[in-house]
Amino acid sequence: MPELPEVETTRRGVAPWLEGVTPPEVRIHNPSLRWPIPADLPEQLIGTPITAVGRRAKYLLLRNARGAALVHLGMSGSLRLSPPEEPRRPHDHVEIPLAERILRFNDPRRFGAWLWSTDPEQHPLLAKLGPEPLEPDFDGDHLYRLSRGRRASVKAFIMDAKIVVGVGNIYASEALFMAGIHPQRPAGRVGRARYRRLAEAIREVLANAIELGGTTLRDFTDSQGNPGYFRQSLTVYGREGEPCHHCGQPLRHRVIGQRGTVFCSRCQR
DNA sequence: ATGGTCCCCTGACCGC
DNA sequence: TGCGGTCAGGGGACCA
Repeated sequence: MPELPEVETTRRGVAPWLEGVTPPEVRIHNPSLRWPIPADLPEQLIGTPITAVGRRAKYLLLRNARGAALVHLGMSGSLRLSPPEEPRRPHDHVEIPLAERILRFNDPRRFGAWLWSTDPEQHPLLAKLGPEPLEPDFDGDHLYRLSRGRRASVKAFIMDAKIVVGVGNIYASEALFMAGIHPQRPAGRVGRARYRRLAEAIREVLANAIELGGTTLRDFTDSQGNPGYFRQSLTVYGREGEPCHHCGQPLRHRVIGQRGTVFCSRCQR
């Protein structure tokens, strides 16, 4: 469900409602997410003002003076700000009442996570991640350097969080199409110039998707319950069998790295 | 180190 | 309408 644009859209939605706010209560209805929600999470958050809502890769960081809650949306997770009179829905596993809203974490598949860290930058899940794709330290030369000798597909390569974070299955297909690179090409056999194009494509597709509030395929909504509008901008994802926007040839579908991949076999080499 | 596979779990959808 | 099979936007754990 959520890739980086959807997580960033969520972050921007909840931040104004959380920053500077002191949670009076944290209710855990079902602690069994990907990892159990730590028992001390409520006491770490209650009574201490939230100073910032940050993001690293697809993790949201609810920071206070003690540390940070690490929140991951997994495949089906969402955060929403609901009016207090609105009843709790199935799969609302965490609730934090605020002044005029309740922050609710909903996650049917429970691949998401709520963890606590006193030093989030050094947390094992975050410490070894690659650069943020929208920050200046990510560029084509970075991809080129790390890809030398790599035999895995370029698609798996750019989806590897040690290389660059936040590139999920939708946007990987989109960026590779934009850059004209075949997703199955070994990462080590893509040249510097093409990696520069690819890095630019990744930045562009992610930035555009954030601009439009993310991609709603079936159930993504922002924290106010609104869908994202990037779906209509998708050029390949979900369009297998339909004509390529460039050459008209039917787009192909193939499983690469356990995940469905759509591409144009004529435009992508 | 690298690359490939396996899961965690629920719900939507499809074909019969 | 019901049922079984398949697939899904993530990504850590494990194995060779």
